[in-house]
Amino acid sequence: MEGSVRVRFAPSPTGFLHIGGLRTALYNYLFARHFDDGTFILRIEDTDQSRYVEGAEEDIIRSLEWCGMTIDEGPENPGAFAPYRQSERQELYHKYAKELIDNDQAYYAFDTTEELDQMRERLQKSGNPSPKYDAITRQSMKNSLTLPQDEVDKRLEAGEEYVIRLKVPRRETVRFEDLIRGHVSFETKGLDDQVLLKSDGMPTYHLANVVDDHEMKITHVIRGEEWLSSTPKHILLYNAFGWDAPQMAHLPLIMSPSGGKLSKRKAEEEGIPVNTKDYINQNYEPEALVNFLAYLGWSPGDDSEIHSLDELSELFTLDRVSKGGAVFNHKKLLWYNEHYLREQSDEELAERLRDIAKNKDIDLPDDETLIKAISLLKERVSKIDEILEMGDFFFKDPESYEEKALKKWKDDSGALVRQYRESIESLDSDNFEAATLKSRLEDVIEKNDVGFGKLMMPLRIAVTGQGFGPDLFASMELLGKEIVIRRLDTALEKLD
RNA sequence: GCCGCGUUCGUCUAGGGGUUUAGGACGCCGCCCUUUCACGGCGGUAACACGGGUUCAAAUCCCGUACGCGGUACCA
Repeated sequence: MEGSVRVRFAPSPTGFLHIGGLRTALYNYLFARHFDDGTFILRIEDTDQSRYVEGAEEDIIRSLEWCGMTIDEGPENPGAFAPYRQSERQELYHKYAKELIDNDQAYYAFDTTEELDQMRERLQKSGNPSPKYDAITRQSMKNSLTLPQDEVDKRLEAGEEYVIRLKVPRRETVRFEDLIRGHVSFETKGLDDQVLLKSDGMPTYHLANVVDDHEMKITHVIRGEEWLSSTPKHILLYNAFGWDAPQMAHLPLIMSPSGGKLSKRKAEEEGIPVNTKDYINQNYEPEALVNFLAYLGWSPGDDSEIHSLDELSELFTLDRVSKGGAVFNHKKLLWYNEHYLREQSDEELAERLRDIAKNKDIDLPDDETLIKAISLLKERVSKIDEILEMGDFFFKDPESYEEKALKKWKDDSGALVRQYRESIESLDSDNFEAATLKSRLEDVIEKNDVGFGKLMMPLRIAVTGQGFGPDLFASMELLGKEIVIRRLDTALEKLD
């Protein structure tokens, strides 16, 4: 590859970082890291003042960090091409827009919104289903191509509002090679004369994007497929400036299980967290999200499924990105989450659980007990915080008994549990061990000539309040004699 | 409407003319392990959108059709 690779993730700060945006960032990141000297840049495209959301930029940066992506150049750590917020680069866009006017590639337009609407309406009435501000119509609009030069000057001097539009050629075929899709071509006749500079002085996406990608020496533009049909506009702009366009790669969209782009509304309806922030708040494992997202629209071509961010960087190539949209599969994400959860030691999990419990105002036992509880529970949960719910009985006496489990409490259950209680009451507190507890249970069922489950289930209900869960004898050992006896007494009182 | 891009198991995908009885993963189902629930192990279910070509041979190449998605703004 000629020169070193420079890619950018260029989100608009219009809200929390969306999961689709995160994947775009990830693919850019992986692509950059695939090369020894690749650079991953964050550029904030805040040119739409009306959609700007306070704190969005911060959210984007923290989200990327949480996933383990390091930003080489961005607003918080500017490189040689600062600033990295488009709102701070306005003079640049003005300079280049002016250059285009001077070269007769663009023009001033003074039409008001109403006039534009009128034009479209008029054209539609006369049988044009998709009216354009193009090479034909611009001849009858109010712009520096139709107005006398002195009037144009007068309007500009008077501070009248204007936009700058690109002179899109009337009939031309724009072709480019997309790294993912191959050969793509568009006819310019379907395009408007693009607004480059808006009347509020801000550039449009198209101008800012092209100028910045050029200025920042971006080599590869990797973005979502929703940009594919804008690409000819960008190619036209590169040509107008006489610049080489970067390589283009348009990623397939992430789809909702019900079809269509995974929007905020759809995702919520289907129970899919849509913002990276949600995954952070809901205690997902970042490695799981990263691994899952990487495989959503890409695969290394072998049968492997589990890879760290670094391994993914090594494996990632654009030619292995698939072309079709990829449906978000929440169950698979959970599978990844379980995997990365179980990879962690009980000690690590205990430490993290303390933080989570603190936020939820839950009291946790001492480290020794907690770590043992975790070892019993972590094979049974999908997310770390579920340990708290499933292991609830380790931390406090059951307040109620699960309805479904209660069906297992039969007429003879009370008598059996009572016998067992007597049997273990004589045990030393220090001798309250799983093996002993099990053999005592065997004694009781043998004496009564009943099956294991006859006592096992009622016992489980009494001790945990639930009909499922970790090994009961290990759990009782961990709970200790005092608590177990107390719970048996309570249950006998309430249920028998 | 117009323009563009797609289309292999329910989902993510491998495979890109003969190696394919189309492979893997998630899910689902069953069995084993476990007298709970899980983990784990083993097995099973299930796909080349359709129609025409090209070719000795097509999931793979070409053309249509259908369907899906995206775009069509002084939003990005």
